[in-house]
Amino acid sequence: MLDLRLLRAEPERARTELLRRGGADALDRVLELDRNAREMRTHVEAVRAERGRISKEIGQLKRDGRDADAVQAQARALGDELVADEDALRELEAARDDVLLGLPNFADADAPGGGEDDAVTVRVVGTRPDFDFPAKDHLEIGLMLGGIETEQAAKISGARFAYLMGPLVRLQIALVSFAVDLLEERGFTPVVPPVLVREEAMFGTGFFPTDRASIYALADDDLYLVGTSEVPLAGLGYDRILEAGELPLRYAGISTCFRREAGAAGRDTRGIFRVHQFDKVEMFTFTDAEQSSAEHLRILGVQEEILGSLGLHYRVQDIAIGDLGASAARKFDCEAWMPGQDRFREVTSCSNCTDYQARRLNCRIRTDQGPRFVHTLNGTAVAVGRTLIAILETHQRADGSVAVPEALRRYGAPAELAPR
RNA sequence: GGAGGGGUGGCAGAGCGGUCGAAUGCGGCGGUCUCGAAAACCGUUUCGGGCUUUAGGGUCCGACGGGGGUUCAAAUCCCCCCUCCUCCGCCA
Repeated sequence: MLDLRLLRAEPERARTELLRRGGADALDRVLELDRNAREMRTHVEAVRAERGRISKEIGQLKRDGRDADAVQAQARALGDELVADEDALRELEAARDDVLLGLPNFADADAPGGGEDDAVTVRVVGTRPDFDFPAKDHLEIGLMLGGIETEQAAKISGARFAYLMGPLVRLQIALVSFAVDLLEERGFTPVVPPVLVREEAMFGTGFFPTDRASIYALADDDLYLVGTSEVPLAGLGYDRILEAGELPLRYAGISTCFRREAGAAGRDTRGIFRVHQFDKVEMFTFTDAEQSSAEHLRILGVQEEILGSLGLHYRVQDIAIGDLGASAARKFDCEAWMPGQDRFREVTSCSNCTDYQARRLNCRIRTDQGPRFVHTLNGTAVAVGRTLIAILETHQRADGSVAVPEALRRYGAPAELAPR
């Protein structure tokens, strides 16, 4: 959520910022609703003050044992007047907040302009795998290894679900252990969070109202399945005042993620690239305004360290403004080369949400000048499914076997995966 | 799932229709004393919002888990929800 005071004080700057993000029409609606709401609030508070004054008078009269009927009638009349005005006030403020909640974060000044296709490649790392045999894709390899089963999954869960089996489970476990170890060394506290959350957590992280369609809901229980542990990790700061000295707070969430993938019909239907359920290790940091840009690069650095350790060829993309999520001011994606698709595909993503998410979460720190909103950042450490795809496709051999990166062997993975 | 008891300031804890944004203690901050420190003593110490301001502030409204109700007036009475604790049942 954007700072309403800032929108009032610098509407032209806000307009410029929102135009960068695609449109400023909603700004005018917010400002107008806000003017009306404030006018009504001033009125309501004046009436409340008057009624409060009279009520005290009644108390005094009664204590003195004197008659208060006349004054009491007057107070009652004021109260009746208030009811209608308070309703109107509530409606105005709710309408204003609805629109306000839908406004995206201001983009970072350095974020590239444009949309989905306008990401800027920051760097390309490693060398493209070169095979002297036709490269197989991950599903083909996974089937040969006995590691992926989608047909039965489709029967019992539907499309975009898969069983991960045998050697790929070993690989997942090693991958997660490797990531958690590294993250703990980098100051991230491992967390296994709740994956069912209330609506408040979804609003607090900015997934609601904008991305509601991509979230699974448990209608009978008013709970939602998280699409990323970013949601419950951000929840650690929900409605809380932290001490400035304890920042930065870094967490590494390990969880299953659930996504409806609405709107992705027909895309990436093969294998486990885009599924409704996958496991992920996620970084999340609470920090302050001064350090958030540096923290963003730090998170990106960890991501690259992991991809590098896995021997993957990847590039870092600076995501264009039009392709940022509502909460993000800036976002970098790491895309790994996937020989089976003959192109780079997203395997990690990291966003600096500045104070946008914190304002919604109401997560602040105490400072000499009073409470201030923190800055929040999140980034993928390991999205298991997609990382497995990159590993299988990158390290495949002609006979269908796969060489396992040294980094994972140290965490119990076999040196190579052999076709059955 | 059943029965009972709680949720009040950073923490502990009183208040149970008006003079209560809230006693008291602890902690924090500032000061006195001291070579310095401790102790003691004095002072201070929630958050959000509206209006206003020669920018220091001033003034008013709201908040005692959340929401609704009763009342001229609610931390205090009633209803719903959330949550914590104890006991019983069930369970990985």
